[in-house]
Amino acid sequence: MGVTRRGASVRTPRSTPRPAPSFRVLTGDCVAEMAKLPAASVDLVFADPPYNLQLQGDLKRPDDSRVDAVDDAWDKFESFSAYDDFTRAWLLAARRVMKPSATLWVIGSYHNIFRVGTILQDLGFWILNDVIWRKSNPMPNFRGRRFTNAHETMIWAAREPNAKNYTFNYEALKAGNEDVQVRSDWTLALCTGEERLKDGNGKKLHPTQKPEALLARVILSSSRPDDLVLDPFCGTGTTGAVAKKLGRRFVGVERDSVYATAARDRIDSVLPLPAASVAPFQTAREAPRVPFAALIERGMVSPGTTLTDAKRRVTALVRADGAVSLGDTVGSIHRIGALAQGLDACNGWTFWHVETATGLAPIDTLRAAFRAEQMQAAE
Amino acid sequence: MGVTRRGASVRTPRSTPRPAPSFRVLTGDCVAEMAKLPAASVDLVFADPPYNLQLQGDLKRPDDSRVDAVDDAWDKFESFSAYDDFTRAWLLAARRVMKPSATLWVIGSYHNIFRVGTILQDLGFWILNDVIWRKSNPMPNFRGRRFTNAHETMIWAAREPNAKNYTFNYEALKAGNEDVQVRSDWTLALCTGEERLKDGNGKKLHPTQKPEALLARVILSSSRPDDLVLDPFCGTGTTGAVAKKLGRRFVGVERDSVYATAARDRIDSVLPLPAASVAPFQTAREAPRVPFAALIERGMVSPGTTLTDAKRRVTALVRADGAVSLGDTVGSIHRIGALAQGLDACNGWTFWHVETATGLAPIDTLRAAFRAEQMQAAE
DNA sequence: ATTCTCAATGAATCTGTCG
DNA sequence: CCGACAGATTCATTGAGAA
Repeated sequence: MGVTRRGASVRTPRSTPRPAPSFRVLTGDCVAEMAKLPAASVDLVFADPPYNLQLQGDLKRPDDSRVDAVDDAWDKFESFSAYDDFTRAWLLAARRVMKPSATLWVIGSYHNIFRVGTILQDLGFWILNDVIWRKSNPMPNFRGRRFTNAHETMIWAAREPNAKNYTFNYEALKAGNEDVQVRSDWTLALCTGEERLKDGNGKKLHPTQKPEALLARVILSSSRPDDLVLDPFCGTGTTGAVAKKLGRRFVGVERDSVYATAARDRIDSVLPLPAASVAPFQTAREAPRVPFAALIERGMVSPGTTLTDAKRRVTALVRADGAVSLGDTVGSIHRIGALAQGLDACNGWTFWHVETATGLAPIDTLRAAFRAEQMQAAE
Repeated sequence: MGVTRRGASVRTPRSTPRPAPSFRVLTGDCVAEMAKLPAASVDLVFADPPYNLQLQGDLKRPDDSRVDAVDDAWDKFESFSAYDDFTRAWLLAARRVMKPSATLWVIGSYHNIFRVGTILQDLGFWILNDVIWRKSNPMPNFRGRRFTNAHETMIWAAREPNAKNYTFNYEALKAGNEDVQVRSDWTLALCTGEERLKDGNGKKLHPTQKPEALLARVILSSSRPDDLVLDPFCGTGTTGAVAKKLGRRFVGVERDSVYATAARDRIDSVLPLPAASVAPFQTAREAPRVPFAALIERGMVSPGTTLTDAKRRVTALVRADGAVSLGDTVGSIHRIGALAQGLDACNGWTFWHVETATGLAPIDTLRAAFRAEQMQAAE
C-alpha cells in the first residue's frame, strides 16, 4: 500500500478546478470552515474540543509551586447551556461533512464529556464505544481530596444508527495485540519530553497537546490508508501529523493562527511511514505494583487478620481498607512495619507474615499468587 | 467502637415512635419510597440504575433498517427523553434525603451514563470524579465490530458545588495502595463464581449483580462507620451486604419483590467485620491544633531559642509570645517560614528545626510529643 | 562515560476555620 | 459573605548538571 501523494488520492472530483491538497490546516472558526467543505467527504473525525474546566483559583503543589492550568479564554463558557449550544453546532457541522460510513471520535473529561455524549445521542449519532485513555503518568491530586484524575474519556460514534459499513480494523488490531481483542481502555503516557512542542522560551506551545500514540490508535483502528481525516480543533496538529505518518489525508481547522502555523510546519515536516511498520497495540504491561488492598478485595486476606513478623515479636491488624494498625497507629504495611522495628523504612511484603496451615508465611507469597492469577486472567 | 446494633446507632431522633432499623430493604418504586424517608438523613448514595430503557416496551425495534430517518430520530428522542425524566426524578428524590455533606455514586455504561452525568450537572450536583471500573475479565465482543467493552463508568458527586466537608478517606486508601494515592481507574474482576447469587435452577438470579469488591471501595472511600448508605436500585442487595460488613447502616429500595426478598436474606446473613478493622483513625488533618505558644508554655521550647531550616541556611528567633522573628519581621512560624524562603506559604512545623543532642530536629517532633502528652492526660 | 541528585511539570472543577 | 491564616498536600517522567 503506497503512501498518499499530493492530489493522487482525491476520489471524488468536484467542481473546483484543482483538487484539494492532501494536508490542509484552515485558520478560522470550525463551524464556518466545516460549512465550506463538501458534504459527505470525510471518513474520520477526531475532535478535542474545549473541556470547559471551570477552574477558579490557583492550585499550588505541596512545594508551593503553581500549577500551570488551562486558563485560556477558549475554554471559558458562560454556562452549561452555552457549552451545549457550542457542542451542538460543531457536531452538526461535522455530521454534514461525514460520509455515511464515517465515524467520529471526541475526547473529553468529566467536565464536558457527559454533555457531549448526551448531545451525540440526541442528534442521532450512534455510540459504538466509549474508550478510556488511562494515563500512565497523570498529574497527582495535590490536596488529597479526590481520586487522582488519571484518565480521559473518548466517545467513538457512527453517524447514525445501523451504520454497518464503518471502518473497524478488527483483525489487524487483534493481530497486533498478541491475538487478543483490543479493549476499551488504553494505557498510554502523557505527551511530554521531546514530543511536546515548545515555544521560543522552552514553554509548552499548547496547553493540551495529545500524545501521538493516542491518535495513532484512533486512526489505525477506524480508518484506512488514503482516508480523509478531519480535526475541527486542530491545535498544533497532532492528528494531522499522525494521519500523514500513517498514509491518510487530513484537513484540520484551528482558530488560533499561532497554533495553525505551528500545525502546518509540523505536518509539513512529517515523513509518511511504510504502512506496515506501526503496531501500537502491544499489550500494556501491568504496573508491577500490587496494592495490599487488592489481596483483601480478592479474598486472600480477611480484614481482622493478625499479621506478625517472622519471629512473632510484633503483631498488626489488617483493616478493611488495606491499611494495618499497630496500637492506635494506622498506616501501610510498609510504614507500620518500619514503626514496629523503629526504622525509617521497611518492606512490608517481606516483613509481615500470616499463619497458614503449614506455618508462618510472608504476605509476599500471597502477592505472588495474586500476580499469577492476574497473568492467567490476561490470557 | 462497637459494631452497629439495631436501633442503637440512630443519631437524629425523630417523631416516629421507634427508630428505623439499621438495615432495611423497602419494596416499591424508589422515588416514592425515598419520598417517605426523612430529608437530609443519608450519608452516602450508591445507585445502579437500569441502563436500557430504550430496549423495553414498544420502543424495541431491533434491526429495523427501513425506518424513516425522521421517525427514527423521533423515536430516540422520545426514548431518551423518557429516560431523562426518570433519571431526573430519582436524582431529585435522592438529593432530598442526602445530608449536605453526603455524596452520591452512580454507575453506568455508555448507553446511559452520559445522560446521567448531564442531568447531575444540570441539577446542581458537583462532580468530584468519574471513576472507571476496569474489568479484568470482561465479556469479549462476539461480533468483532467494536472494541471489547471492558469497563463501566461511575460518577462520584457532591450534593452541591463548594461542598467541602464530604467524606473522603484519603489517607486510609493511600495506605492500602502501596502509599500511593488511589487513581480514578480501578481494576477489578466481575462478580462470578461463589459470590454470584443463583436461583433455584442454578441460573444467575440478577443480570447485573456487581462485585462486592467494587462496593467495598466505594463505601470505604466515601463513608465512615455508622453512616447511613442508601441504594435506590437495591437489586439483590450487594450494597447492603457490603455496608453491613463494613459497619455502616443501610436502606435500600427495590421494585421487584423477588430481588428484594433475596436482598433481605442476603443482608441478614452477613456478619459485620470486627470493629477494629473498620475503625476510623485520626488523620493529620483531624488532629487537634497545637498553637506554637503551647510548646513554650509547656517548656518544650524556650523563648530566645534559635530556629533554623534543615540545611541551616536561615535562622529565626523564638519569642515569648509564640511568634518568631526574622530580622525586624515578626510573625507566626508559618509566615516567617514563608518569608525566609520567599514563598507564599509554608508549614512552619516541618520547615523549622531546633538543635538537639542528636542533631537537628523539626519542631513537628515537639508537637507530636505534646499531643502524645495530651492524649495521655485525657485518659 | 556513568551514575546520582535535583528541579521541573502535566486538561485540576484540589482546605478548613474563625472572625 | 469575605478575608485572613493555619497548615496539610504529589506521581511519573524527563532532563540538566553535578559527582
